[in-house]
Amino acid sequence: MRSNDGRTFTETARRTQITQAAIDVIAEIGYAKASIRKIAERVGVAMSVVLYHFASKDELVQAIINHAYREAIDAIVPELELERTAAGKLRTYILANAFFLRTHRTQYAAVMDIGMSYRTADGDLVNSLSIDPELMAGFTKLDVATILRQGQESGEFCDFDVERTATAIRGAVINGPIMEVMLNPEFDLDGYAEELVALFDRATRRG
Amino acid sequence: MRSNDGRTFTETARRTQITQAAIDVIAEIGYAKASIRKIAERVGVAMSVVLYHFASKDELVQAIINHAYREAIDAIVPELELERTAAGKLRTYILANAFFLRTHRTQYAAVMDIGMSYRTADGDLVNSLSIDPELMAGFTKLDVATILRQGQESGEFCDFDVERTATAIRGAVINGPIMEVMLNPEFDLDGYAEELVALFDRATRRG
Amino acid sequence: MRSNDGRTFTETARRTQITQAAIDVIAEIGYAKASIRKIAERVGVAMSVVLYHFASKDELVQAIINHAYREAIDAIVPELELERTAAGKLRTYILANAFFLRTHRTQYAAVMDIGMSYRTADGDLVNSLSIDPELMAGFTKLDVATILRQGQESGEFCDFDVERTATAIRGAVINGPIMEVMLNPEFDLDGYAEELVALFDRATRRG
Amino acid sequence: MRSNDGRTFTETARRTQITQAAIDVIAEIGYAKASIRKIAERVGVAMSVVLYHFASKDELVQAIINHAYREAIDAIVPELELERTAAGKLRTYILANAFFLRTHRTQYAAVMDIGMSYRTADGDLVNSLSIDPELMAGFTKLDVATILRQGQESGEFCDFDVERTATAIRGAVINGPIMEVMLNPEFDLDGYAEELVALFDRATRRG
DNA sequence: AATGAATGAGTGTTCATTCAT
DNA sequence: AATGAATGAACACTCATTCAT
Repeated sequence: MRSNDGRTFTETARRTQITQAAIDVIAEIGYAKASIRKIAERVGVAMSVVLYHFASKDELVQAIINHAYREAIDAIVPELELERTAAGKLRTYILANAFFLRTHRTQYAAVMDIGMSYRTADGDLVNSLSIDPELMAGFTKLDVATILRQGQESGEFCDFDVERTATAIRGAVINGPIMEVMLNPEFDLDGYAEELVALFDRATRRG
Repeated sequence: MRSNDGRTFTETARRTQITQAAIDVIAEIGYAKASIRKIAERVGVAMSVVLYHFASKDELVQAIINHAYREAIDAIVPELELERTAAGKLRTYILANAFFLRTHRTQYAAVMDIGMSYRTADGDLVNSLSIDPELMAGFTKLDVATILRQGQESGEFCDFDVERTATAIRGAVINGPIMEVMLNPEFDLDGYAEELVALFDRATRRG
Repeated sequence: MRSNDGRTFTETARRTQITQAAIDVIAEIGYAKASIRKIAERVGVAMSVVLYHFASKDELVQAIINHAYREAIDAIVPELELERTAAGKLRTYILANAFFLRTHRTQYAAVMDIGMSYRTADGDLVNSLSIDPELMAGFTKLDVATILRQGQESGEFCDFDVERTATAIRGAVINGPIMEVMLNPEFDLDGYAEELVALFDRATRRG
Repeated sequence: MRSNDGRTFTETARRTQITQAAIDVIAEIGYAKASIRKIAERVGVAMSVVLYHFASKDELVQAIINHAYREAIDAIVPELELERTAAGKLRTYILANAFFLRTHRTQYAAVMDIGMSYRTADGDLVNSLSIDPELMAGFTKLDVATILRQGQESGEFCDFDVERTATAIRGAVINGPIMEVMLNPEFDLDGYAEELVALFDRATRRG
C-alpha cells in the first residue's frame, strides 16, 4: 500500500517516529551530542534502521526542519486567516507564535540548535537546509512582513521600513524568547506575549 | 618576567592570540566543528600548544566568553554613561550594540553559537560558563532593564513591564540581527539600528 | 541467531578472540603499554572494532578478569572436589595451582599486572574490578582458607591462625612464583610445587 | 662543594627530595599515572627541574629502586647480623621485613608497582633496572637462601631444596602481604609476621 | 640551577557511514 | 524492513622530552 512520495504507510510512520525522537533527543542533549545511535535508542531500534529510512544524517535533519515548519504553519496560518485587519493579524501572529513556542518547546529548541550548529561539509551555514517546496506557500504566509505591508497599505499602520521592522518583530517574538526559555524554562511566555502585543501596537499604529 | 594573574608576558600574548583565533574559527565553521586542532592550525602551532596554555577546551571557551564580554563592555558602557536621559541611553544602547555587532561580527557569532551549543557533560545548557567576577560590574551596566526602570521613574517612559520589555528589546537588538547577519552578511545594520531607535521610541515614550 | 546473554554467536566469538588477544598483549608488553590499538592489531582488526564489542577499556579489562577466573575455577575446583581429606585438598591446591600457572602463564601475568596497575579514575586500586556474580560460588571454593578450616575441624591440622596462614600459602603458591616466572621463564614450577607440598605438610600437620 | 659522584650537596638533596616525592606519588596514584609533571608538582618545582636532575624518567625510576633497596638493606641487614643461629636469622628476616613493610609501605608499593609495570622501550620486563653496584654486597646479605644454606650446613634445619624454599619464603614474607596490604591497609602485619615465624619454624627445623 | 614554552607520538572514545545478511 | 558488524576519521587530552634563556 502506497501513500505519498512512493512511501508505504509503515515507512511514513517510521520516518515520523524517528523524526519526533530526533527532535526530543536534540532538545534534550543538544544537536552536537545527538548521534544517530542515541536517536535510534530512543525509538528502540538499531542504529542502522535510522539510516535505512534516512539516507544520511543530513536527510534526517532536513526532515526535522520540514516537520517543524509544517507543524508551525498548520498551527499558526489558520489563526492568521481568521483575522481581517492587519492589526488583528499582527496581534494573532504574536500570540499564536507564543502559544506554539510554549506547546512545542522541544521543536523550537531543536530547530534553533540546528540553525546555529548545522553546517555543510564545507562549514557553510545552512541555506542548504532548504524548505520542502510544498511548504513554501504556507511558509510565506508565516512572514510578518506581509502583515506589515498590508497594514501600511490599508492605512492602519504608521510609516516604517517594512523589512527592518519585520526583523525586529521576529527578534522580539521568536529569537529573544527562545533563548530566554532555554535558560529559564519557567519564563512566562503568555504574559510576555501580551506585553509584546501592546508594545508593537504602540510602535505600529497610526497617529 | 611576570605581568598579571601570575602569567608571563608571552603567556598572556599567546592566550590572547589563541582566543582570537578560536573566535575566528568558530565564527567561520561553527562551534561544533571548531576543534582544538583546527584552532591550533589557524595560529600555526601544534595542537598541544593550545592545551599547554588552556588546561581544557572548556577553559578556552571560558576565555572566549570573557574576552567577548570584556570588549563589549569596554565599547558600549562608556557610550551609555555619556547620556543623561533614559531615552538617550536607550537610543545609545541600540546604536552602540549595532555598531559593536558590525565591527565584531565574528565575536558575536561565536558567543551566540557557544551559547546554543555548549553543554555540560550531562547535556545541560551552560550557566557553568559563568562570567569573570571582575566583569560583573560592567556586565550589569549593559542591562537594558536598568535603563527602562530609570525612564519609568523619571517619567520619560510610559507604563510597561520592565523585564518583559527588556527581553523584547534584547531580542530585536541582539538575537534577531545576529541570525539575520549570519544568513545575510550584507544586512544593513546601521539602517536597521536607526529603524529600531524610532520603533522603540514610539513604543516607550510617554503620551 | 542468539546464544546467551543476548549475544550473537559471532559476537561471543569476537569477544573471546579479543579477550584472548588482550591477555597475550598484556603478558607480552605489560598492561601499561597494552593499548586498545595494539590489541586490535594483534587480532587484525581496526581499533574501533574492539570498542564496538567492549563499550570501554574498563569493560575489556573486566572481561579479562572474568575469563581468567573462570578458567582457573574450571581447572582447579573439580580437582579439589576429588579429594576427601584436608591434607589431600591442600596438596591438590598447591599442585593444581602450579599446573595451571604453568599452562596459563600469560593469563596469570596479565591478571597480576592488571591487579597492580589498574586504578579507578580517582587513582584508587580496584575492587571495582568485581567478579562476575555467577563465578562467585566457584571463586569461594578456590579459597585455601576453607581447606585449612576443614583440616583444623577434622583434627588433621595443628593449631594455627587460619586467615594468616592462608595469606602465607597464597603468597608462596601464587604471588611468589608468578614474579619468579616473569623474571625467569625457565623456573621449574612442578619441582617447586612438590617442594611446597612437603613444606606446607610439615607446617600444618598435627604432631 | 662536592659530595660523591661529582654531585654537590644541594644537587644530592634535590635528587633525594624528588626521589621521595616520586615514591609517594607512585604509591598514591600508581606508576602508570605518576607523570613527571605530577611528581614535580608534589615537590613544588617546575616539571623541567625533575628532568634537569634526572636525564630521563628511566633514570628517576632507577634512583627510586636504589633508594628503596638502600633503605631496606640499612634497616634489615644489621638486624640479621646480630643473630648467630640460622633459626634466629630466619626469625629476624621475617620480623624485620614485616616491620620494614609496615613503616615503608609507600616504598614497597612503589617498587612492586614499578616491578610489574616498568618495561624497556621494547616491552621487556626490567632486569635493565639493575642494582647500583655499591649496593650489591648488602643486597646479597638480604637473600634468605643464604640463611637457609647456613642452617642446613649447621644441622639446624631439616632437608629441603634451598632455592625453592627461599622462593616460598619470599612469597609468603614479601609478595603475599604486599598485595594484601594494598587491598586492605588495616591488615595486621605484626600478627602476620609472628604467625609466619611459627609456620616456617615448623617447616624448617630438624626432627 | 632552574624554568617556561613547545612539540609529536600516543591514549581512549565517538561517530556517520557501508555492507552482507 | 531490519540489523549486526566493521571501519576510518576525527575528537579532547596526556606525556616525556627538547631547548633557549
